[in-house]
Amino acid sequence: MINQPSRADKSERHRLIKEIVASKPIRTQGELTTALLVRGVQVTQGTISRDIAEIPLAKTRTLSGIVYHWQGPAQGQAESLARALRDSVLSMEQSENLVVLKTGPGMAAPVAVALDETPLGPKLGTIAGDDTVLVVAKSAGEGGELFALLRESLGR
Amino acid sequence: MINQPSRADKSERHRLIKEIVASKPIRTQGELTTALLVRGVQVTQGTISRDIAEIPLAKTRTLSGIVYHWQGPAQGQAESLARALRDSVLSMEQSENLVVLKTGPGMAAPVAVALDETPLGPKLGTIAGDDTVLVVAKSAGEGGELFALLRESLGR
DNA sequence: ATAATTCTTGCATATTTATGCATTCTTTAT
DNA sequence: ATAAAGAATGCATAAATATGCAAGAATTAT
Repeated sequence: MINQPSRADKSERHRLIKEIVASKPIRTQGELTTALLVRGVQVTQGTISRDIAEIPLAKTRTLSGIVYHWQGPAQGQAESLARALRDSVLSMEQSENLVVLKTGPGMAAPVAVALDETPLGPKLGTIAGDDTVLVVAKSAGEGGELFALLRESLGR
Repeated sequence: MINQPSRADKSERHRLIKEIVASKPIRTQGELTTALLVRGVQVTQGTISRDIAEIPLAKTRTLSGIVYHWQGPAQGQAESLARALRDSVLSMEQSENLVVLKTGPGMAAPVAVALDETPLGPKLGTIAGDDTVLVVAKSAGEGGELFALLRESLGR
């Protein structure tokens, strides 16, 4: 690599990015690169692209046109689901097109909400009881995929 | 313009797009183009790009990678039932005494509220998850009536 | 009916975004 | 301390997206 500057904190840059997109309409990653430069942070567009995926930022049309924006942790689906699973799921099993999650008492509902909020290909829907969440896949085969996805997200 | 095909309803295509992105991870507009083609709707990527801005769809990272998704209209107040159905319901199915409505993420609750506020003969009650509303009819036969009623209100 | 206007969309292409690879810095293991 | 493994980022470029333009179709006005 040619230039390996200050190695300034990535998370600080991420924070700055959220601040910038909240303060004015940013339409392209180039604009964001410039805005960061103005604030003394120099990185390339490629890095911005990775930042946007990590934060994550969404790009959608608003009154200001098509802009980037951050919707807060609630929309940070990947993180949110992972946390919900890690925090609340005690065990996970699969049978055909069903994945059964066992949680502590009363914890099933929030886990189901997190699941509902996350687009997962093989997922058809979820039903929550008190300490059990049933995730229904589109087919038995996809039940396997779903199980693998969730297991990976759970990290064990 | 060289080719001006079927001129199929744009709003119908938009509805289809919402349904598709809710059902599986769509990473690119090319994928969406293909998914539409499979369902008999042929348009070019450029049109998809415009559709995405109009709906609007957002693109952000989830567990499934960077995908498109729909957030739905701002959580509305007392919408009329017809409006709630039109705005938020992606699909509607019946099984015995149950009618199952699929909505965009987070949109189930307001739809259920609108249903609860509307007197419908065969309706016993409703339960809402995050993107699913279950409407319970008094009997299987009345499930059919209820389905017909809702479908009519939905306008399709 | 005819004309004028608006709406949609394909096409081609400019713009924008994502990513493989290489390099440097950082952290962890031996 | 040295080696090994991991993280972050620039660079170059492939991949994906947005858009100006032209033209067909639908709608509205005359």
